[in-house]
Amino acid sequence: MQYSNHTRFQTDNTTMLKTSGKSRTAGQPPVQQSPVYLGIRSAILGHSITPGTKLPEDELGDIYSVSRTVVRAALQALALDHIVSLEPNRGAFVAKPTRLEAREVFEARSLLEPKVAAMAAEIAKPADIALLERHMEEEHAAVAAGKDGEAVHLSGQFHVAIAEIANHSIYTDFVRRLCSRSSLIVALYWRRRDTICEHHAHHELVKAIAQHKPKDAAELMVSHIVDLFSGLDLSEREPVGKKLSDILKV
Amino acid sequence: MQYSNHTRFQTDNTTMLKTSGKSRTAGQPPVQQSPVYLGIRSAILGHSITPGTKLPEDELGDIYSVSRTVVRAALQALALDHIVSLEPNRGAFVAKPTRLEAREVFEARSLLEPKVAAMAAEIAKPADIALLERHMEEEHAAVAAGKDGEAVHLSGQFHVAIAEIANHSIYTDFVRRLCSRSSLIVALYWRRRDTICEHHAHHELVKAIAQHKPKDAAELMVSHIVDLFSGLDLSEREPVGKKLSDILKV
DNA sequence: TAATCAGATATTGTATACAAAACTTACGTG
DNA sequence: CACGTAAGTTTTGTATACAATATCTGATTA
Repeated sequence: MQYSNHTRFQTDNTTMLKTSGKSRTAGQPPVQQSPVYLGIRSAILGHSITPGTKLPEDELGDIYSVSRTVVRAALQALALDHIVSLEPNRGAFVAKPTRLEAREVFEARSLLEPKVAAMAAEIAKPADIALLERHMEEEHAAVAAGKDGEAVHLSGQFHVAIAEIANHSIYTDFVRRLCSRSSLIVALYWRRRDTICEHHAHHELVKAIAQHKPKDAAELMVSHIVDLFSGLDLSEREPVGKKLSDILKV
Repeated sequence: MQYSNHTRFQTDNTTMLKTSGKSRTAGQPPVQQSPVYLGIRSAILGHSITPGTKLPEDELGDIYSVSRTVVRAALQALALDHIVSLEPNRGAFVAKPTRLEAREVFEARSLLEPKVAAMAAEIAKPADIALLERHMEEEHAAVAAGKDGEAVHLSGQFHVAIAEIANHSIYTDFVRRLCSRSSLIVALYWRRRDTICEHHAHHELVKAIAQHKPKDAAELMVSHIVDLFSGLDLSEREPVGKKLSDILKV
């Protein structure tokens, strides 16, 4: 919209800023580094946007001053992360994980993350421990400031940080995906308020990792995840009743 | 960048409520059903295109008679699957997994798939067993016809089918991703020719699943994956890619 | 000969245009 | 009133246009 008529001769610092600094390593597809992707993602995972909210392309394009082309790319990437849901001809919505998905996410986490924690405990260096402690402080600060959603997001990043220490790109990718979805799940189904217990669990975990006790780390991770899961309220039926037409159809 | 200034996202409860119950069951984003995505994907996984090959947007658009817009969407999705690699301002290339990635993929598989096989063994119905046997036949036929790459792809689908029987959408997604990458890894690093052994392993696996022996299924799966891994040559030289070939068909 | 560089060509990145589908609203009909 | 129904509006899906970047070609020079 406001991006009209770029002439060939005038120096276009906007474009320069966008394209400069891209790493050659290309660990991730470019779209995952775009401000649109990152902005929407962190707003969702930090609980600034409620699950189910529509994400209109025009509006997002205006906010980030880009065209729908790049917004669509970001939304597609977020959809493949299961953070947003793309419905054909209807648009993008913040994803609403079902209770079944919630169970699956935590089951997968309870398989993957103990393994990852054990791997991290085996090879963690002092700098890694310091990083984890910094993560915990951030999270603690968010809790203290009453920024509940932000704290959930940061808690996820703590788990991802452990995976990064384990130095296994695939596990890290999986854990990142699962933690993202966990943020949404917490937004929908959390019932307890005792984040203190979580902080304590993280602390114990870091201690086990720092002392190179893989077994302990794995066990602490399992119980931590089980504990998280038990803080969810997955009792009743699907989040909201389906329309009659959906039930009766075919 | 902050959403807090844009109240529409948070105040528009009407939209949220209306759209909240709208579960369209669409398990996958539309891109993953597009002929472009599927065509390129199966060409790569069936070893019709060599790792490293460039995938020009124009050319693909001509082949599938669509514009670059939809080609780009497909390529982006494939990049997030690690099947193609997107290099900024240079384009898309068939991914070339490194040896490290190969090790990581098979390590992840040896964690996930035994679990999945055990789950499948617990709940498999006769129809599921029949499906697995059909998969094996297809694979066997491909081997007999000398279609080696196709056989690798089908072998991956067999593993995905087990995950589908286990009825866990996240594990299925993970296994699908890992098997895709395994196809590429085999294309680059395979050294043995004894696919018979693989057929035998699959047969044993199906038997254990059919007889509802989770423990056996898990153990058979582990050794099968270890066996696959040992068929790779991950010793020294970097993988090589060939030049462009237009084996892609509509 | 090998290396370098300028211009020409080709390809990607992004914006915009337009068609198709969904949503809204207002209106009639039972 | 409830319920469909048909304009008009909005939003998405795809194609195309153009700018930015990369790649190729060929001439020039050490």
